[in-house]
Amino acid sequence: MGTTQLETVPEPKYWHLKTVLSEALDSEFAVGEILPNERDLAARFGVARATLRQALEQLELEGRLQRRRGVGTTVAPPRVGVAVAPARHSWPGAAGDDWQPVGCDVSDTVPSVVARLLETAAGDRVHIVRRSRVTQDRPLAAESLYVPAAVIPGSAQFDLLTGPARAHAVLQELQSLELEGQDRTVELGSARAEDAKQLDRLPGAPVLVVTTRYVSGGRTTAVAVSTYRADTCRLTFGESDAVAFLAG
Amino acid sequence: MGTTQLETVPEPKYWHLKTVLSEALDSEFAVGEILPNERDLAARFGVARATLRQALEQLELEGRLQRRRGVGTTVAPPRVGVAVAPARHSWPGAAGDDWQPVGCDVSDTVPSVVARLLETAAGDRVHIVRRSRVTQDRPLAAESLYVPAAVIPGSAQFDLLTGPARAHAVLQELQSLELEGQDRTVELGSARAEDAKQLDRLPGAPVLVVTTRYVSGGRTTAVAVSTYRADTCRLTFGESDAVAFLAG
DNA sequence: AAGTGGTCTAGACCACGGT
DNA sequence: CCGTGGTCTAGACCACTTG
Repeated sequence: MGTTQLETVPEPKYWHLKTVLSEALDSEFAVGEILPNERDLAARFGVARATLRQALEQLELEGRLQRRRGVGTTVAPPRVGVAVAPARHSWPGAAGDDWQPVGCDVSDTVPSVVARLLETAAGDRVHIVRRSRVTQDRPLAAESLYVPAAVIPGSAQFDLLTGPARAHAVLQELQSLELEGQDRTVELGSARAEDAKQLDRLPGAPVLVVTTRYVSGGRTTAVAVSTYRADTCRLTFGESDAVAFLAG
Repeated sequence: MGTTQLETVPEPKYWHLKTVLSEALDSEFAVGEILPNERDLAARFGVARATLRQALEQLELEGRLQRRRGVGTTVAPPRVGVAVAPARHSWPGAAGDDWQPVGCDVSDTVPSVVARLLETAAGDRVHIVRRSRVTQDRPLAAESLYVPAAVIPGSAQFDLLTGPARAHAVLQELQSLELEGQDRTVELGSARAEDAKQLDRLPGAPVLVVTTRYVSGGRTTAVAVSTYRADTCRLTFGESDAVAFLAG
């Protein structure tokens, strides 16, 4: 069934292929099931492997498929609804928060977009708390939280701590400040090598980047950059969390 | 410069290329400037065109480049901050809303995910209002708003109207209902053919799909599915709109 | 008509996971 | 070790925009 039907506006093969595969996934496959390998699939549809891969890539982008090198291609479960904006504003690390502290560093250079939000100059010491969000053994997101050392009184003592303990200490100090507000942006990005490893994906994998600005004392006190796996996550916002549990 | 340096973990060529190009964009190119064409660039870097394209695709995904068939590749301006969640909840089509009504249809079949949210059965009449969001002559988003005919009293008369006028009429009727709440989800998708045309992109282009649920009278009264160009948009949420005007 | 990006091919080799 | 998906090549043709 290669190029049987030609229409007035010839549809690209990979696009047609994607449609066919998508319908097949709906009707003939169960979640978790393994598809034939790419070479067999390409032969079956009478296209080059690169063309088939173009279709598979889009389906993976839409969260329909999951591909793993050395293993194969499987039918993905519906996207997980992930609550991003809690009902009440709260600092990261507050009780009931789904994140696990991983580690903490101090640096005097931060991404320029973060420095602009924090209004820090080059050379200012900034705590970088790294956290990870996991559900059902699947990594969902990786986060870097930037807190200028200047906003935390006793931060010099933290140098004695390492790893999660140090992360905890920084988060602890935040809770005592009064949180006046917060806002967020969401945009598409591609995973940096470091995040990719934490998310169990290859570098460059599509991610949803959530940048949260925490306001206290009239200024931006902390900035969190969270990268969510775009293939498996659906971010949810709003007062009712009910929607977070709806299947896709 | 082909495979000169081999590291312990050999970096893919396209990844390295992307890094090199990204730095060149920062330092040597101005927004709007036209890059050399793909064949020349590939030759200059000593790689196949497909490999170069893989790097360009990622840069376009990240909003750094803009490619147009028949024209060329240009350096993209920073992403536009787009306010998605207004300070106070309001119905679509309320005063001060950035959307332009395009048209309106009635259908008895809606996407299954929408039907589930609206709790409509197959065969129920649903108004589908199509709107478009534009800034500075650039299309940002396309939207389909689904409103069951049952929730709008005098909707039978709307059959006399067409196009934007009919869309207006449906939106008008919504304003009289009391809006009790709303929530949203954001996920990655690829543009359907129809949306792609409206967004001035090719089918399959990456989009951020925002699904908004409007609650009134204790049930979901309307559902809006808005698809934003992922390459050019940064969605903003939160009480202060200040962040919407920060450059990326 | 010329030049651009978009699609497609038929190969090849590599990195990784499981056996 | 084998089989998987990931990377890469060197071509070809097509769809689109512009002069």
